Formats: sequence, C-alpha cells, structure tokens
Amino acid sequence: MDDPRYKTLAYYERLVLQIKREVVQGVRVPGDKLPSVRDMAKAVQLNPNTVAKAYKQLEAQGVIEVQPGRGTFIGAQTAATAEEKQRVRPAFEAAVVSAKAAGVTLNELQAWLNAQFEEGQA
Amino acid sequence: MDDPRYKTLAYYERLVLQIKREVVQGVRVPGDKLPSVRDMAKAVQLNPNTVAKAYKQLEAQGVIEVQPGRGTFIGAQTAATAEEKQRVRPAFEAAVVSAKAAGVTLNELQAWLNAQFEEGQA
DNA sequence: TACGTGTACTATTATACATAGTACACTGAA
DNA sequence: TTCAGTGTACTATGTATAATAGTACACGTA
Repeated sequence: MDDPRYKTLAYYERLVLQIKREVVQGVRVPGDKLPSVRDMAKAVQLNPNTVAKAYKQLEAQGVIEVQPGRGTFIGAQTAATAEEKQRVRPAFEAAVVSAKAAGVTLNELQAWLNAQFEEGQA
Repeated sequence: MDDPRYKTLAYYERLVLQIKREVVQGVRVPGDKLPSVRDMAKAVQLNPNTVAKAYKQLEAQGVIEVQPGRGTFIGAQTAATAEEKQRVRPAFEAAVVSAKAAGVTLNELQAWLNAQFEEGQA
C-alpha cells in the first residue's frame, strides 16, 4: 500500500489478497485477532472505510468472522462449499486461459500451482 | 455481451477473455482473420472503440497481430517469454490463493487445470 | 459507565468504463 | 490514381466505482 496506483487491483482488493495470503501461508491461524479497522488503516496508510470494505468482503467469503463489539478473527478453514467453488472457479479458469494463450505450458502451471501449496506447508 | 453488468469483468475484458478462449480451444487458429473492429462491434453489440480497446490489449499480449490496412489476425502460438510469464503469473497465483482460502483442495485445482488443457486437445 | 469494536451514512474527488462522433494513415483492389 | 476497408487517434459526455473525510450509532467487554 505505497504507490499511487497498482494499475491492476484496488487498495481494498490488494488488502483482501494480502490477508488471504497470510492465512494460506499460516502466518495467521484460525482464532487470531485481526487489527481493528482503525489500527489496520493506520498500519497500511489507508482510510478506515477502505479497510472496512476489505474486511466486509473477507467476511462474505468466509475467511474471517466478525464478533460484534469484540473484533474480527480468522475463521476456521473449512472445506469449500459448492457455492464457494462456483464463485472461485471462473477466476481460476480465466487465469489459466490467459496463461495458456501467452504460451505457458501445462507442466509450468502445475509447478506454479504446487509451489503455492508447498508454501502453506512451511 | 448481453446483460448490463457482469459484476466482475468490463465489456472489453470479457471480449479479450472470449477471444483467448477461442484461440486456446482451437476455434480460431493462427492466420485466421478476426472481424474488423466495426463488424465485431455490431456482432457483440458494443461500441467500436470498446472493441478496439480489446484488440489493442490482445495485440500487446501477443495473441493477435495487426497488419495495418489489412486487418487483425491470430498470431502464431509461441512459447512464453520471461516477460510474459512475469505478467501472467501474479494473476494465476492470486486465483490460487483465493481458491485455497475458500477451502478448495490441491487435487481439485489440479483437476480444474487439467480440464482446461484437455479442452484444447479436442 | 467508559472504551473499543464493526457498521452505516453523507459528501467530495478522482479514475475507469462505455458510449458517440469525427478524422487520419495505411493497404489492396478497381 | 481512386476508392473502400482497415486500425488508430482524438474530443466529448454520462455513468459507475474507488478512495477519501467526517460523523454517528449499536454492540460487547472491562
């Protein structure tokens, strides 16, 4: 969250992705408390409303849980429901199509995919 | 290109993805001539400028080739350069992270990935 | 009570998207 | 040369989203 524009993702989208990465990599584990909207806003140099927007989206996707009056916490990593798969799959397939159109091979994509999951084991 | 908003992708982005799909699936092969900006605009019910924006992006990514005064053609599918990999990989990894955070397993993502490449063989 | 929490609301500014219309430079064929 | 077709460039307008600022509310805990 430093430069004027990242050209691809909005601020709140970048924050959403960053928190997802930390959860996936085990940096944040279920039950961990996230900084408050105001504290996170100071930490990442954003407006509290922008952070709230990111939190709201993460909650809608089941990544975090909001306990009114207490704060927000990392949710338990449950298996994906059919609805969640239906939400995530188009974006995944679009990324695959773009990569394939650019000339990336299946073997290479498999390597990228496995690398992402090996990170989580560490 | 039918409804008011697809909620995720802009019109020109959807057109870019659609043409990539057709190239990846073999519906359009290298050397094929794409409809002109004006004809495609009529076909997909969009403004010629919006189609031109999609064509421009496809050309920048090496998917199509513009021959001034003649038209646009599907380019030869070459191996991905280091720059192209660097452009495509972040989007792929972001999709993987979101899927993993939603609870999608590695096996399932591998299946989705393989399915996309099996389509191209048909 | 007092405090911290997420949330809701209005308002403003800036950017991107999509449209419309016009014009230009280029190529190939009549 | 002339003409049609091509991609491209430009200005302009209306809309939608993003990000900001500021204020206020309902909730749960110490």
